[in-house]
Amino acid sequence: MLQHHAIVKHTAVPGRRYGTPRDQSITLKANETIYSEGEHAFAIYQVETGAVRIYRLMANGQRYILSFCGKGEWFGLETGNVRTDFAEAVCEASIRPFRTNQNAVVPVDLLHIALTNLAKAQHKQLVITEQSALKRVAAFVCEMADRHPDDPEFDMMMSRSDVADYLGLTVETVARCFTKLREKGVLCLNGKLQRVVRLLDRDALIALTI
Amino acid sequence: MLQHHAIVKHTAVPGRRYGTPRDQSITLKANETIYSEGEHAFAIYQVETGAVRIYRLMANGQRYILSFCGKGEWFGLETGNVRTDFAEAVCEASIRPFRTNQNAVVPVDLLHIALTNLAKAQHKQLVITEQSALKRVAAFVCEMADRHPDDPEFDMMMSRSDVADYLGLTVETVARCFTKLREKGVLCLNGKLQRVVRLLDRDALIALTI
DNA sequence: CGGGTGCTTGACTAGCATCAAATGTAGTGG
DNA sequence: CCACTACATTTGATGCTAGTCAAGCACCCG
Repeated sequence: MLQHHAIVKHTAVPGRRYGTPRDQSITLKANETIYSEGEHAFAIYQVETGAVRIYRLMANGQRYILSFCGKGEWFGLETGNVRTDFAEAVCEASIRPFRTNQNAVVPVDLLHIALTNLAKAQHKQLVITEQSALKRVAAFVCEMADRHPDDPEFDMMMSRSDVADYLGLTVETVARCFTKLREKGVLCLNGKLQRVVRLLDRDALIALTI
Repeated sequence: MLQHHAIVKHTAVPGRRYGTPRDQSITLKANETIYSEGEHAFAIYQVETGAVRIYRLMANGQRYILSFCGKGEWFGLETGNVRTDFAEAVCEASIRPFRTNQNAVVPVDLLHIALTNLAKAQHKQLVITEQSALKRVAAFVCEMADRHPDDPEFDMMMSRSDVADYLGLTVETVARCFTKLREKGVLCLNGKLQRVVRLLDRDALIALTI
């Protein structure tokens, strides 16, 4: 049984009108809600800067993060017209909405987005089921590193509990895995919250995920 | 992408014509391969009878089953035109192919299929990350039972190792969970291979998955 | 200064993987 | 019919991994 940590849902900024006639981009503060479960779905979004977490709350109050969306990635495409999950900004972020109501012509390839998200979800299944916690964390760091191909150092932005809820682990186990990766000389952690990763041995990291 | 897609607004058209005279249904023996990783993807399939397993082989030789497809479900829709996984018949089955090459007009709603499969994949993520092995097996039995809403007794058709590779467990753990479900009076197992389930206490089963 | 939050580490324990073996079933060939 | 092999399922014994509970540290802000 996972540790039961209380998840506080952050409130949306009231009075914010999404999907203005021009569909201008929206800037978000850290932990600001974009949409919530049960709401009417009238738009999909593309991340311009920052990162977004998509999650569900289980019956027992546990949070499970389905995916993180970084720059250029799409989220908010649903099977029906009701939200089945929550979307929040992980950090300061800006996103661009595209309305998907009856009359609006959506100038994007919805099938391509759906298939990309499906591929992401399937890859995540593989990551989660390869049982060792260290493997999962290594795979997570790989995933993050792939979003910054050029930078030797990058900010993950997610908290340890974000990572834990994403990988199906506990905060403590995630922390232990990060120190193990540090001890192995795979990476170092910088920043006051230890969320800035500098990869020292990319090959060793990849080797750990296999 | 199987097919370059312009902007298609997704509207449900009842009574649309599925398939062409050329795409006859195919009958398969148990464990017969439908397609393999690396092959060219030129069709998607709908299950008519029986069940199909979609899986990947990991670098270390482990098999991971992404999904089981039962009657009416679709599989084989890929992001590119190369297969990324394997498809096999779980038992005697019949499937119906639909070609998806450039020129063929695909008379099915690909977006709807992609979104349905995405929802399935997300649901499976939730099942897998709720760690208790018993919960996972209970959720699996629920999933199977939902495909037979009327029948008090149904054949799962999958072997214990199929279930194990689907849930990220070992064969032994799956067997132990099934005996635990039997001991709790939730179900009984019949058939020579103990794959026929008769639900005795559906509510108790659902309670176990929470 | 004190309280709050986030990260880390330690000690202990529950639960699953692993290894091993027994049973039951199917298929083959004598 | 039996002998033999191959496979699927089940059960037991044991060890390791990750969850749980607890405490400590660093940082921030009122």
